This record gives sequence, structure tokens and C-alpha cells, in this order.
Amino acid sequence: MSRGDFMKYSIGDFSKLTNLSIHTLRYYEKENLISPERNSANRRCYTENDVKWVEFIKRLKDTGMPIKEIKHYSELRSKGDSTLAERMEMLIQHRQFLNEQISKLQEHQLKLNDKIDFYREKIKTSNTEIR
Amino acid sequence: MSRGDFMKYSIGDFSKLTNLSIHTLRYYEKENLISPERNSANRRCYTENDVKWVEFIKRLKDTGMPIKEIKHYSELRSKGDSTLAERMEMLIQHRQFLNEQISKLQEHQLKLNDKIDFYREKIKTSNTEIR
DNA sequence: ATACAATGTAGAGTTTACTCTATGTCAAGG
DNA sequence: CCTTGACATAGAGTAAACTCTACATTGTAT
Repeated sequence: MSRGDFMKYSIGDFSKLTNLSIHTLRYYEKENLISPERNSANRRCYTENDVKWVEFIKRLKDTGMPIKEIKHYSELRSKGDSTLAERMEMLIQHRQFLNEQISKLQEHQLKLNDKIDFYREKIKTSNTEIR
Repeated sequence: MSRGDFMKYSIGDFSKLTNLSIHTLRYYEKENLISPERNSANRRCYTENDVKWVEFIKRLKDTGMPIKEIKHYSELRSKGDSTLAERMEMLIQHRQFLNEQISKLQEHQLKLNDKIDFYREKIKTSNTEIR
């Protein structure tokens, strides 16, 4: 319903919107992650759609998917609905990876807590010794 | 109580024990993360203590602490008990970082699940259309 | 019309964390 | 005695993901 559907963003605006540097946006384009239209003067025109897409790219990246793989996903995506199943498969694989990642971090979290408790004791003791 | 306390490991053995390549071990030493003794022939002699220390280094690394910071921690550690408080402070900071990391990943996990559900629906629909 | 800010491309440079190569030493087995 | 294999150092090379530079165009405010 919103006018937003017709908004076009320059690379500068899009950069601010997505918190990705202009350099990074051009790099992502070179790597086939994003493919904005160009206007008559060859300037990039990003859309609302690109905003959402970049948010998703960032999600994949922040969960440890390498650029190469995101590139692959992105290339599938631009081939249209015939690649839906393959893309879902990738996401399911990635979810598995993410679940494992979280489990490992939670284990590390426990151990780190133990270590900190251990330090607390050690410091208490060495303070006692000083008195 | 175990004889383990007197065990010494060559770099090859230690590499197998810790799952770090010999190259990586030498690199970590250059970066001041580990400081094994040397025998008369200048060969590195790792101890049980080093095994535990490397496990901890790996924990810090796997939770996203950069080598530089681990190096700093390690240098504090080798200064002895006078640095206990500062080291604990580092760990507490790092725990904070880790907690945030886990929260973010959990949020990503939810969104990824949504996305996969969305794909599932979309695929179901496009299959229906084919019939 | 002119200046200056934003954008374009191509390609070089940076950072992190390894990883590998070249070359040399030394102890133990055949 | 000689070769082989593990180890030593110094320094070069690599991969990923940016990040920056140089230089050319274009859009906009005065």
C-alpha cells in the first residue's frame, strides 16, 4: 500500500539505510549478491526490495555463511521459482549449522562462567593473604 | 596424582593432542600465546599444563576473541597473580560479548525458521499450481 | 557557467589468521 | 658413515572480506 514500493535509493542513501559502506555495496554487486537497476546516467537505483534482500544477506553473513555461498544462493534466487527447493535446502543446511553454532557457544558460555567463578575465588583468596 | 604431570610432548605429539597444526603452534608461539620450554637441542617441550592452556585459548578463539586480545590475556597471565583482577575483567567483558552473540544468533535462528516455513508454503503452492 | 559533491570503474592495499617454503640442524636406524 | 625424519628459523604466500585510491563523469547549487 505504501509509496515505498516506488522509492528508489541512490547508493549513498542505500548505504545509510543498510549500514553497509558504499564500497561494500559495490563489492557485493561485483560478487553478484545484489543487482540494482541503473538509471539513464548509469547510477545504481536500489529499491525497497533490495533493502529487504540486503537485510537477509546480512542475516546469512552474521550467522557465518561465507560470501561465496551467499553468492550461490543469490544466483539461484535470480533464476526464479524453479530454484525454490534448492534454496530451501540450503537454508535448512544452514539452520543446522546455526543450531550447532549456538550449542557450541552455549557450552563455551558455561565453561567461561566456571572460569570466572574460579577467578573470583582465587582473587578473594589472594586478597585474604594480603591482610 | 598422575604421571601426566611429568609428561613432555614434542611439537608433533602436541599437535596431534590439540588438533592444531605444527605451523599454527609455532605461529601461536610467535604471537606469544604459548611459551613452551626447550630441551638441550632447542626442541619445544610442551606440558600437560600447555594442553589445558591451549584448550582455553581455543575456547576464547571459538567464541570470537581475536588473537591480539588472547595475546594480551596471555601476557598478563605470564606476569602472574598480580594480573588476576585484570584478567577476570577481560573474561567478564568477553562473557558479555558472548551473551550478546548468542542472543543475536537466537534471533537469527527464529527468523531463519520463519523463512524456511515461508519457503515450504511457497513450494507447496507452486506444486499445486503444476497439477 | 562553474564549482563541488556524489557517483562510476578498475585495480591496488589491508587485516586476520593462518599455511607453506626454503634452508639448516640433529638424533637414531640400517 | 650415511640417510631419513622430526624439528628449527625466517620469511613468503594465501583466503576472505572488505577498504581504499586514482581518475573519469554527472547532478546540483550558486
